[in-house]
Amino acid sequence: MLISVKETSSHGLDAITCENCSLFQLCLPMGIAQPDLALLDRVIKRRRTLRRGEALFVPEQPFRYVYAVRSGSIKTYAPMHDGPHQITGFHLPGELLGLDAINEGIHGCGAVALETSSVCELPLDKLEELGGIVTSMQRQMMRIMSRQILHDQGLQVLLCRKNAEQRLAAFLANLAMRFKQRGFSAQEFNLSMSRSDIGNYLGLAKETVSRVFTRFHEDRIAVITLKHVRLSDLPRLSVLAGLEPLAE
Amino acid sequence: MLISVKETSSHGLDAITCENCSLFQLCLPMGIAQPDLALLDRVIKRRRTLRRGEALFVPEQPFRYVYAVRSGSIKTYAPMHDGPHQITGFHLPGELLGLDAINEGIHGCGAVALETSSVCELPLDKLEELGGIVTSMQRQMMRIMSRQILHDQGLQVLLCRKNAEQRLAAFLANLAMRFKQRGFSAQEFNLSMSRSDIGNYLGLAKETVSRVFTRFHEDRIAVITLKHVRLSDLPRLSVLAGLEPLAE
DNA sequence: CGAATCCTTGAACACCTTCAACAGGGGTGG
DNA sequence: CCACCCCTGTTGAAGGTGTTCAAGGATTCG
Repeated sequence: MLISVKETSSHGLDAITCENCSLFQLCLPMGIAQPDLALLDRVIKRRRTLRRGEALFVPEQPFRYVYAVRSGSIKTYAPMHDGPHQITGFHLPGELLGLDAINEGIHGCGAVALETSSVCELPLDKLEELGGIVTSMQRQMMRIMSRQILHDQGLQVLLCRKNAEQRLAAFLANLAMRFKQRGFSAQEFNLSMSRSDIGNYLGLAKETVSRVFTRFHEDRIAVITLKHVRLSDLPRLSVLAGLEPLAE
Repeated sequence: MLISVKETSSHGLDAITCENCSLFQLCLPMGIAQPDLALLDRVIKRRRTLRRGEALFVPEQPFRYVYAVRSGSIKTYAPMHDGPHQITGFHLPGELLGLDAINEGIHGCGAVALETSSVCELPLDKLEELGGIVTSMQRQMMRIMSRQILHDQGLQVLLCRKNAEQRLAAFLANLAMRFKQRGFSAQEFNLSMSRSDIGNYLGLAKETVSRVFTRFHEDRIAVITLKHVRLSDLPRLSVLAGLEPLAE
């Protein structure tokens, strides 16, 4: 399993609240204080679990919830009327899914679990009913959406300007950073997605992904054997990715 | 000039409100009714004008306003520590700029006018002070951000899956649609950006843009002479762009 | 009118894709 | 437990699409 979240009371009566969730610092409730947090807690449905390959939602499906990943990892994809899907993102615990559906009330993309995963369901409309979205909540929500927009711009730069090597370096460096934020090793982790998924996401053929990974190995930058990743030279990887080696 | 907005009272005492602005149906206040609209009107600063090449904001600049384009057109770009900027978008009247800055309170990208343009300045924090952002307002704001996220996903598909011809077809078809929404001709319009800008935005060399435009001309799909665009065969252009020919 | 910029067109080259064949793992069922 | 199969991943060779470099022509603006 890619990530196993240490839930404060995983053997309790599902008594987990946002307040005592290990993802508190990363997730939606970050920076939200009582009593707004209690309000949030009241409407969140916890722990819908998915098995590998199971769909959380499909394209065109009416929008009911924004989802927060709780454990595992989930990929989102945009359907293409011709040919295969375009993978639009890989989501780790504490990250939100379904933000693109708010506008039209319909999911533009689909979401599938890459491994056994669990999510929280946030009914946005319920929150509004409970006296309008609380100011702190809505501000946080806007911040998260703003961050997503910024992230998408970074992806645009990646796809417009970088070659295969730089894209994959950036991809690995980004994963490393996110694992670190979640209390895991940045140097060593497991990939829950296939080479094919990675290539699809980055606009590369799966063969190219394979070849570049081999080259990383030869150059002693990273050792990637099947699902397992070991980043031997994170500074050089960051330089390749087009980041300052010191940054983050 | 790319667009000249017919302001209801352009020779009046700057008495334009959101309610009587010709962009009402496209801009932030869409769907917002009195008295919330009056509240919005009270804090919006109108009509900051920019000349061609003038900066609206620069990267790293503290975030003060979200901007709504009122007339003209504005490009946004992400700085790259090595080499030239990456253009992240071209914005027409009624569209919002600066949404990516909400999260960190600093503009991640810069914005420059492509021609003589004017904008409205929306102080987000002021809105909150006036009794929290009104529910209808914040809902609308989230919708707009959601739409932006959806748009960015479309761009990701474009950059990952489409070749030069398809990218430029999609670019032209998208412009045509947006002009039509604004009451202008979808078949005939002017480009305010250079071939170089277009190529930068779409991840292509400017030479490629030029060559594909020539090919469009030969194939009787579009005639693009310098800044002027005439789309002779919008259905075929839409097919090339990977859209259903009927859709929008 | 001149200079700078933008646009166009050509030729060589680079990078990545495609096609193909093969190796390795994991799961299933005998 | 082994055999088998399917799926994923790896590696090689050929080919295509777009880039880069270069030069010439058009346009705009001071």
